[in-house]
Amino acid sequence: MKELPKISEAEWEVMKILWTRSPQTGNEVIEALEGQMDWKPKTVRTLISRLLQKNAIAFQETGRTYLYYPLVSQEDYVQTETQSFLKRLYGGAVKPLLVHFLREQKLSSDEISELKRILDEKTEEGPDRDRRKDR
Amino acid sequence: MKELPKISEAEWEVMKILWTRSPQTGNEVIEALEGQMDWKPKTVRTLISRLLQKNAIAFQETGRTYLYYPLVSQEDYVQTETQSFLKRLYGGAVKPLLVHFLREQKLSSDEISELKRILDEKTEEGPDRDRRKDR
DNA sequence: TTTATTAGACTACACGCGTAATCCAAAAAT
DNA sequence: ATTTTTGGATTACGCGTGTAGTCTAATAAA
Repeated sequence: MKELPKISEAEWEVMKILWTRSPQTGNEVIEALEGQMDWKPKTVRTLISRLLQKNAIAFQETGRTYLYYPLVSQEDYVQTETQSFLKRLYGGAVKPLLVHFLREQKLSSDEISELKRILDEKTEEGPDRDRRKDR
Repeated sequence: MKELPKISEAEWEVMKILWTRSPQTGNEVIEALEGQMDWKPKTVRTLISRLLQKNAIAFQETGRTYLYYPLVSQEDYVQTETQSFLKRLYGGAVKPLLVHFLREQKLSSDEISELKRILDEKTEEGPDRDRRKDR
């Protein structure tokens, strides 16, 4: 495993900007966050610096300014965070969470159909068909 | 809404102890965490104090010692935390998370059946099931 | 009764985070 | 050439957290 750096909540906002488009200059990032986060430009630059330190992003130097880009993928991140979240709140058991959400959330019937389709796929060739292993 | 206090990761461990049984004395909590968390007794007491401060727990005085008990339910907590987690990582959209988990996680076929049953329930009397195009 | 123990209160301290301001060298403007 | 601006580096500072240690009053032990 690559040991993903821990990204704080505020830093996450910066990452989202860079995940949607990159590379970008500091000013572009600052602009992109304007009106959305109410942060002073210096604040955003601090966050960028910290992301650099923890190797979550990097830059290419172009003259006087830098072009920043992410070093970790959003997918990897979401995956890791979700795991630790699950572990913390649901003791690592996925099913309780799924049950919770399937119950509580409003889902459109299209969504429900899609979810059912996914479950069907898993029923065939799912796990737990280990007897007569590797036949 | 009741404004749930923020509970840190370490504090959460203490809460779990009190959620499984309460009220308990400080020493009982300390013992319950022993071998599991490798914390000095004083550390646990600090966590207890902080939980008191933030009104996550309370106590009844019995002679020289206190009997602690939770003021917030685990359900409320899990619910709230899950919401904010979802919002942060999945932009509040539940479906991507569900898809992610249904896909990635290994579920037993029993679990899969249960999940399908839940989805079936939602299909009847669910929202937005107006055009029955998929009859 | 004097002493030892102990529960809880208070204190400690470094690190991460939110939220910037200041400093500095280089580029842009005059 | 001198002055102004500006991107990036460094510094700041209070709060929460992890991880305890010290202090104190009361209880238990001797």
